[in-house]
Amino acid sequence: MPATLESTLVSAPLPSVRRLPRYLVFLKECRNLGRVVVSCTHIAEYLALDPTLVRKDLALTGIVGKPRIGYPVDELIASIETFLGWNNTSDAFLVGVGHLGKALLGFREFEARGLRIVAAFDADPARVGTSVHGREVLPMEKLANLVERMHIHIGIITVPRDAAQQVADALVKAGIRAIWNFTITSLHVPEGIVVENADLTPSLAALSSRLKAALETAEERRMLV
Amino acid sequence: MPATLESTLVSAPLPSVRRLPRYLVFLKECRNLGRVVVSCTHIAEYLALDPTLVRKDLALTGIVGKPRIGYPVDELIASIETFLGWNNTSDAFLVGVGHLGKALLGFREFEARGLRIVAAFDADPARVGTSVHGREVLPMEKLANLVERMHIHIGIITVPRDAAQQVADALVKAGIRAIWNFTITSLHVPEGIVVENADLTPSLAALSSRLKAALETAEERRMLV
DNA sequence: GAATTATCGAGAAATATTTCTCCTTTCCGC
DNA sequence: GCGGAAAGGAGAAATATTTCTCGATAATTC
Repeated sequence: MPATLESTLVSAPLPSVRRLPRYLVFLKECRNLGRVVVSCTHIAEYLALDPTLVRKDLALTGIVGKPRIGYPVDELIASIETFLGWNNTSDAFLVGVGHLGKALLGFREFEARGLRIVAAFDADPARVGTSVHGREVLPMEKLANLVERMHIHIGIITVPRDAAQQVADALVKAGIRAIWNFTITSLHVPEGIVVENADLTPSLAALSSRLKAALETAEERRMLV
Repeated sequence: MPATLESTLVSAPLPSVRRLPRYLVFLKECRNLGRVVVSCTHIAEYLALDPTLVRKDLALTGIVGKPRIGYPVDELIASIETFLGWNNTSDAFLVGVGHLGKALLGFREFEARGLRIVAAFDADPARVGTSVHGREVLPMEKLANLVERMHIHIGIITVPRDAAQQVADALVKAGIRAIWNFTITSLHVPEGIVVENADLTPSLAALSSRLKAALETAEERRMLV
C-alpha cells in the first residue's frame, strides 16, 4: 500500500474549504453596504455557483439560515472565520527570502486570515541579517531551536526547488506540523505532516489548457457560421 | 473531421492537467540521472499517487507505453510539454506592479513553461516609466492598443483586489481571452473568457483546515494511548 | 524456447463532489 | 389570522474523478 500524503480521515471536503474565503469577500462587501441578512441565492449568483452548493458549504461551518430570510451576515462571517481558524492566528516561519519570499512577507493581509509570519530564514549568508518588511532574516542554524521554543506549527517554503526537500526535512525534524510549499517539488514527509502545495505551475497549466480549449471552441463556432 | 478535434473539445479533466507539471519535474530529474525509460509505477511512488491515476493522466497526452518497460522518458517529456503547450510560448500582459507583480516578473521559469510576460502596466503614475526586471512599466492607457496590436491572449491581474474587476473589464474590452487572477475578487466576465484564479487565500484556508484536522487526529491518538 | 514477472491498457467499480427535487418554514399582503 | 410566494433543508440523483480488476504483452531468466 502506497503511503498517502493526505490523511483521509474525517475532514471537510477540500473544494468546499477553498471556496469559503471567496464567500467571505462577498459577505464583507455586503456588510459594508449595510446589509444585515443575505441569502445563499445571492451569494451563488455573485460567485456564479449553484445555490445548493453554497448552502452545503455554509452548512459545514455549522450555521443555519432562516427560510425566506437567509443568513445573518455578521454571524455568517463569524461562523466561517471560526471554522477556518482565522480568529486565532497561527505563527509561521518562512524559509527562502527570494522574490516570492519577500512578496509573502509583504502581504499584511495574511494576518487577518489567521497567519502571522513571525520569522524568515535563508541559507545565503549575504541575506542573513538584512531586514525584509520589518523582519530580520535569520540563519538556518537558528531554525530548529526557534521552532521548538516558539511552538511553531507552520513552515513556508519559498526556496529554489532543488533545496526544497532539504528544507522540508529540516522543518519536520524541528517539529513543524504543516508545510506551505511554494515550490513544484513533491515533498516527502512522514505521515501526519500536512503539505499544501501552492506552486503556480499547476495553475498555469490549467490556464493554458483551458485557453486552448476556449480558442478551439471559438474557432469551430466561427467555421460553422 | 479528424478525431483529434473531438477529443480536444471535451476538455481534459482539470485535476489531471494540474498534476502534469509535477510529473515533468520528476521526469526531468530522471533524464538528468540518465534514465531512458520510466514506469508509471515509479512516478506514482515518487509522487505518492495511484499508478493507475498516473497512467490515465499520461494517456491524456497521447503517449503509449510498453509493458514491462514503461515510457521512454524523452518522449514522455515531449508529449506532456506539447500537450500543455509549453513548446510554443504565449505572450501575456501583467497589470499591477506591486510586490507580487514584481515577483512574477522576476520568475524566469515561466518562459520554459510557455508563458512570456512581455509588458507590465500600472495605474500609479509613480510606477509608470520605472523598469522592473528589464521591462518598462507602461501606463494603463496604452493597454488596449497594445493588446490588439500584439495579439495578446493572456492577462495577469496582480492589482489590489478593489481594482481587479475594473482591470478585468479593461482587459476583456481590449480583446484578451484568458485572465490569470491573483486577487481573491470573483471576476465577472463574458462567456468564453477563461478566468483562472491563483489567489493564495483558498490554499491557506485548505492548509488551516487540514492542519486543524491533523492536530485533532494526533491529539485523539495521544489520548487513546 | 518456455516460464516468469513487471508493466500497460481498458473498462468496471468505488468514491467524492455537485446538482436536482421535493418538502418545510417564514414572511408579507390581504 | 390566512394563503401565497420565496427561501432554506435534506436527501436523492447525477456527474466527475479516482481506484480496482483483469487480460495482454514484452523482456528476463532458466
